[in-house]
Amino acid sequence: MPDPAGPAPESPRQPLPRKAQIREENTVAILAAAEEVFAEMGFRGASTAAIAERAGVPKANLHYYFRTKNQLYARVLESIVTEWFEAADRFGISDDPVEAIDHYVRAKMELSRTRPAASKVFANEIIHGAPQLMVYLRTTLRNWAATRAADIDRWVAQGRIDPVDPYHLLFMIWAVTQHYADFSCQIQAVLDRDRLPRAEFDRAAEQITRIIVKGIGALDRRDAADAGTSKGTAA
Amino acid sequence: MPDPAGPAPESPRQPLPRKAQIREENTVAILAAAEEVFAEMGFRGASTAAIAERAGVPKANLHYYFRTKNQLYARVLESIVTEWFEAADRFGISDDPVEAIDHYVRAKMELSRTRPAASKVFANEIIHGAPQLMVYLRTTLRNWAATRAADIDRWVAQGRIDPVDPYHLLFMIWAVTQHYADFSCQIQAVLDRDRLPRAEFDRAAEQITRIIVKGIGALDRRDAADAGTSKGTAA
DNA sequence: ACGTATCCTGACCAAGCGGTCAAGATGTCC
DNA sequence: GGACATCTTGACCGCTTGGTCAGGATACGT
Repeated sequence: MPDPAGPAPESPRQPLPRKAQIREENTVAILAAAEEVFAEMGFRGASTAAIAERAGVPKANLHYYFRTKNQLYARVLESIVTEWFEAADRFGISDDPVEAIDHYVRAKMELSRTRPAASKVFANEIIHGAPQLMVYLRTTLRNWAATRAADIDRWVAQGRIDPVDPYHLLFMIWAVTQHYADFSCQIQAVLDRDRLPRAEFDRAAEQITRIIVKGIGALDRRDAADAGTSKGTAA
Repeated sequence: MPDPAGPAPESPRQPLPRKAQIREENTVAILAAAEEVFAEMGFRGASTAAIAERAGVPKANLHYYFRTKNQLYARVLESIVTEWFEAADRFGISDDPVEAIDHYVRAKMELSRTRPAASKVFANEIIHGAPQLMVYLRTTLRNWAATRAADIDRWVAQGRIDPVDPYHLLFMIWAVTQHYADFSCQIQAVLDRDRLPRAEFDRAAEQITRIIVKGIGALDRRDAADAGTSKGTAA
């Protein structure tokens, strides 16, 4: 395959490195700025001028790369959903209920910590009826959830966990993990902190996992010795 | 108290029934319409014209009762927070962990079912940094949470539940219950239904309560016989 | 060096917005 | 019934918005 290293600027068909790189840089900068502004102001509240300013480009330049505000918004959502979906595969990394849930919760909490703006944009979209993402919800997400639900049902059939409704369990995990991104402002106010350190996210993930895992009876038929003794880093 | 029945129009100081009633009706209609439109479109996306139209009054009339859009929004939030707070007292209705959590989860799920728009407006406000509600979060809500956290800590000290972080437990309950209102669109898409019947909310409340209650070990030191046998209505 | 494709941007526009206002309608009290 | 306060509303205004455009700047292939 024609894939030489960096300092060999040769590609016969593509628009060639120099210009292409500029395009790439600007596109990325605009998308990143858009994600932030959409998260802070909502779709209608975010002006293309504000997004352009944060990205460090004139407004007209933004409209050169993204025809309309809706198109830009759709691209932002697309990138969010893609990254989200990659993390979602952590669920299937193990056939053990405890491990699967632990991995998934941690992955989602990590996303809430590192990309809160993405979570907020997504939440906003869903709250307002998912005008852009309805197709995604009804196809990709529904299929993924159905697969996961089948796994959970199998665990139930095998007697490895209590009989639970798999979908409500999934909703529970989604709700709790995303809450730490979407409602961070409320959490900070209640906890009287101006930001949540990584340790607090780890602690939350640990608590959530423990309650859910124990709550569905995954520990009842397992080694029941690791419930209340092990602790993380911070007290 | 001077509170005669309908056909006795006498009150010395107040603006008197006839006009006052009109004022009351219009105010209520506008507030209800505003809650819906704010929930659907967000603060910036909701136009005063759209709210007025849904309320069945001219836009200028809306601005007669509510000086600015911000003022109307603040009043909507105020009514939501008030109602929310009344339901929150369900938590302290019992000193038993299982009963307290059960009552609270049910009350919150009932609110999510009957007033989803209110929940969405609130979620929107928090997601965007709570510009209007920051004071409320830092005072009323924080105090309430601290009181509840003390209750939970006492349960832990008494050995009635596992050692859990009370705040993360509260966040978990908030997240899950409000999820059914805020993300109803996603839930419907995944479950392939066009609306969630009351029974589904009851089922969800039951599942949530069961998982949390068992997850924090509230059943370990109690009658441990009602964990896996009882079932709801639907299969 | 030169033609061309892409990139950049200040200036501009129509539409929609929150909010105002003056004048009329309606109820209230004496 | 008349003075007064409240309610109602079409018309209007200044401002912001998403989006356009013409024309200049820059990189590229030959």
